[in-house]
Parts: sequence; C-alpha cells; structure tokens
Amino acid sequence: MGQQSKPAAESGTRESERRRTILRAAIDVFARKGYHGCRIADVAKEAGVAYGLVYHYFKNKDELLETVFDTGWSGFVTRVRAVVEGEGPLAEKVRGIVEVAFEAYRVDPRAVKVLILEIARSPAGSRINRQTAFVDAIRLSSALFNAAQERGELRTGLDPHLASALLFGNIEMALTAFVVGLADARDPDALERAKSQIADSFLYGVLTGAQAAEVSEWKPEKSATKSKAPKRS
Amino acid sequence: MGQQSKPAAESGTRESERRRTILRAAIDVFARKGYHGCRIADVAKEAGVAYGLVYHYFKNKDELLETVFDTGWSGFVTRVRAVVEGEGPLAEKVRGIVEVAFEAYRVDPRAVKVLILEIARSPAGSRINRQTAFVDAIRLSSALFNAAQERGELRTGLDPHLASALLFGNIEMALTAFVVGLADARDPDALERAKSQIADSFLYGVLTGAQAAEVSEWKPEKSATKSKAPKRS
DNA sequence: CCGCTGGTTGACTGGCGAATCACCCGCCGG
DNA sequence: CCGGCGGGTGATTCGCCAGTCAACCAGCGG
Repeated sequence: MGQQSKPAAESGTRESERRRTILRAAIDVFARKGYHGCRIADVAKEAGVAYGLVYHYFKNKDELLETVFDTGWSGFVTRVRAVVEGEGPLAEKVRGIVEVAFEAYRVDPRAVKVLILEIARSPAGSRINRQTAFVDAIRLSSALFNAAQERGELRTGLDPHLASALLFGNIEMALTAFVVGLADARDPDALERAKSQIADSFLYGVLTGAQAAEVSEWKPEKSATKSKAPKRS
Repeated sequence: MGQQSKPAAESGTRESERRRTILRAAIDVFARKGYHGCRIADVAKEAGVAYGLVYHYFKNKDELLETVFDTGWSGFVTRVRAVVEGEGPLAEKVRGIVEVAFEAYRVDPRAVKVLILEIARSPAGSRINRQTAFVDAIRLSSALFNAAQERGELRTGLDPHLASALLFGNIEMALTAFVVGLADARDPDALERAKSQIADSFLYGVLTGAQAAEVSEWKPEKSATKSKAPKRS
C-alpha cells in the first residue's frame, strides 16, 4: 500500500491516489453486495483506509455512487460520441457502438455491473435523475438514425428514437446476461459471438432490404479503428 | 391457516380482502417511492390499515416485495406460456408475446413499473434470486426459436437463446421508456406504434429473408385471440 | 525546535425505521 | 354470561448505520 512521498505533480489527474483507491473499492463492493446492501465501513475496509476518510473525499454515500456513475458513464458516452461523429457507413458505426460497450465490459466488468444494476434502473428517488443520462445517450445515437432515415436507409415507419432505444436495449440485455451469469463471461468466444449477433440482428431489423443485403457481406477485417485508448476507471 | 367460518365458496381466492388491499397499496407505494425509499408505515397508510396489520399478513418487508413479484410475474408468465404453446406461425406468436406485455402495462402500469424497476435488476442480495424467474421466461420462449431454427426460419448462426433474450430486451426497453416517462404513456397511439415497431424490427432482425418477406404482408386484422382474460392484481 | 496545515484515524451518536408486543374488540360456542 | 380466539391496533423497542468530531501524525517553513 503506502508509497508516500509522491512527487506531487504526477499523473495528470489532480485527485489523490487515495481518492481513486476508495472509488475503486466502492465499485467492487457495490458490484458484490449492491448499493443498499453495503455499509460505508465495507468500502473503507475494501480500500484499506479508515472509515472517516471516505467522508473526507465524498460528501456522503449518495455522492459516492453518483461519482462512480459519472466516471464510468462519461467515459462510455465519450467513446460512443467519437464513434457517432466519426466517418463511415451506418452499419459500421452501429458495430462500433456495440464494440465500445462490450470492450468496457471486458476491461471492467464490475463497473459495468454497477452501472447496469444500480443506476440504469434506479427508482425515482435520487436527486438529479440519472435517467437523463441514459436518455442523453439514446438521443446521441438518434442523430445517426435520423440521418439514415433521410437517406432512406431505415425501414419506413420506424421511429429513429425507437431504433436508437432498441440498440441500447439489445446491448443492455446482452450485457445483463453476462452480468447475472446467464452467459459465461470468461469465455471470450461467447462475448465475440454475442457482439456480432447483436449488431447483425439489429441491423437486419432496422435497415431496408437493400442496405441489409450489404450487411451480409460484411466480415470482420480486424478493423483499423480498433485502437482502444486505455479505458479509465 | 384457519379458513373456516367464511361462507367458504366466495370470490375464488382464499386470501382476505384486507390482504389484497395491502398488496395493492404496496404496489402503488413501491411504484411511487421505490422499495428502499418507502417505509412500511407508508404502505399501511396508503392501505388505510394499522401499521401492525401489515406484519400480520406478511412476515417482513422483503416478503411483501416478493409477493408483489410472484403475483405479477406469474400472471405474465402464464399468458406468455399460453401464447408459446398455442397454434400459429412464429411471427404471430412473437406479436402475441409483445401484446401480452403491453397489455399488462395498459391494465396496471404501476405493477409493471415495480417489476421493471425494482425486481428485474435487483442487486445480488435478495434471498432466492428472482433472476431465475427472468431466465425462466427467456428459456420458455427459447423453445419457440429452437423450433424455428430447426425449420430453418432463423438466420443461420443466431443462437435461439440470444434471440429470446433480445425479444425481452426490446420489450423491456420499450416499456422502460414509458415507465420513466420518456414516451407518453397516455397516448394510446404511442403504445400501439411502439408495439408494432418492436415486433416488426425484431422479426426482420431475426428471421431469414424469405420469412421476413412475409412479415411485410402482415396487417392487424383485429385478431381473434385478442380476448383478454381480466388481468389479475 | 515549534507550531501550523492538511491528510488520516476510528470511537461515538443520533435518528430512522423494521419488527415486536401488549392490548383491544366483536363474535361464537358453551 | 363467560372465555377463548382471530383479526386488528399503534406505541415502544432495538439494532443498525450514516455521518460527525476530536484527536493524531507527518511534513514543512520559519
């Protein structure tokens, strides 16, 4: 643990090492026992710090969850935005979004678990509705489908918003399957298959016949844009 | 449990009027403030009964939620099973399942809200994992897709389990949109559109080209099977 | 060497709410 | 008329846990 005497300046972010440790511990504990099912004491123990220190860095338990959310979600949204605003055909972008979500899961499954289980469906209560965030993401990719519709690539009568919602619905359901253990997350093949099946069936479901035909021809060419900035959190 | 004295026959269910009142109140309060965000006192007040009576009928708060779940979910599963085991082509059945879900929402939106928000994604903790129930439903309709796959109606390489999960994922996402107010639930047209778009895009997404072609020809002929047993709860 | 500052500690407390319990009341059977 | 019983009541109890706080320590500047 204690590597003190850090040369102040250090790695980009201003937040102290300790703060990050606590955040990390919070994610792990939330993932294991759920937000309501754990005490601050658990988080402190997991992080290997004193009880009171948690309150030094976070106003209260709620803010802790809030922060976990902001951190994880903003990373996700940023990546999605990059995909949406990038170049390439719709199908490619859809695959890109799916890729982003699954990659996030691969890199930090517990963080994803918390996002899905604790936040996406958090009951009405909590202060500034986090549902807004979810909606934002949906709206973000709506733009994609709006444009596609104007180009006549979407099947007629399909609401772009709904299309966008369905995409995230599919992704969420698939990830949920892994999160709750329905599917075996340790099998990298299962991840890969789920990924492509989701993208495919979504595209088939949403595109016009002509466009869909092209989907069939698509094959994973170990794509260029695979880069992957080191996922934070 | 002493069920004597009462003119035995009476209204089907054995449970007392009071018990049902409390259950109903619980659904309403859970929907409004969330399971964790409400006190037993709230439920009692809503039901117009004494605090202690809640504990007369239910062992504890958890059992109350559990019961709300069992009641609502078993009704849903029963209806889905009826559809799955009925006659007719796959497409028809898929539409049937979607119909069941939306009808449940139309009849008792608050109950659906509780199921979706409080239970589907309940954190690891709670006793006998209710996730099992969710999985059961998915498995149930998997049979459908299994059969379809053998008949060659499913696109190749598509896992029947996944197809089933996607169907429920789509339904859930759509209902969530209404539950959280993203879509206007008071507009019966919105419900209707969402319903058909979900079914359509799912079918297009999952079926082989040949089968999908038939989907296009489908038109709502104010179907026979619309009957609708009076939804319980 | 002194004292300040800011990160760090963990015992303590105050409130909240789940669960209990002693009591009530109307009914029925003897 | 009595006594027992089951549905019904709500004040009281009791444990838990979020959040506080006084004290502690390490470094540092003077």
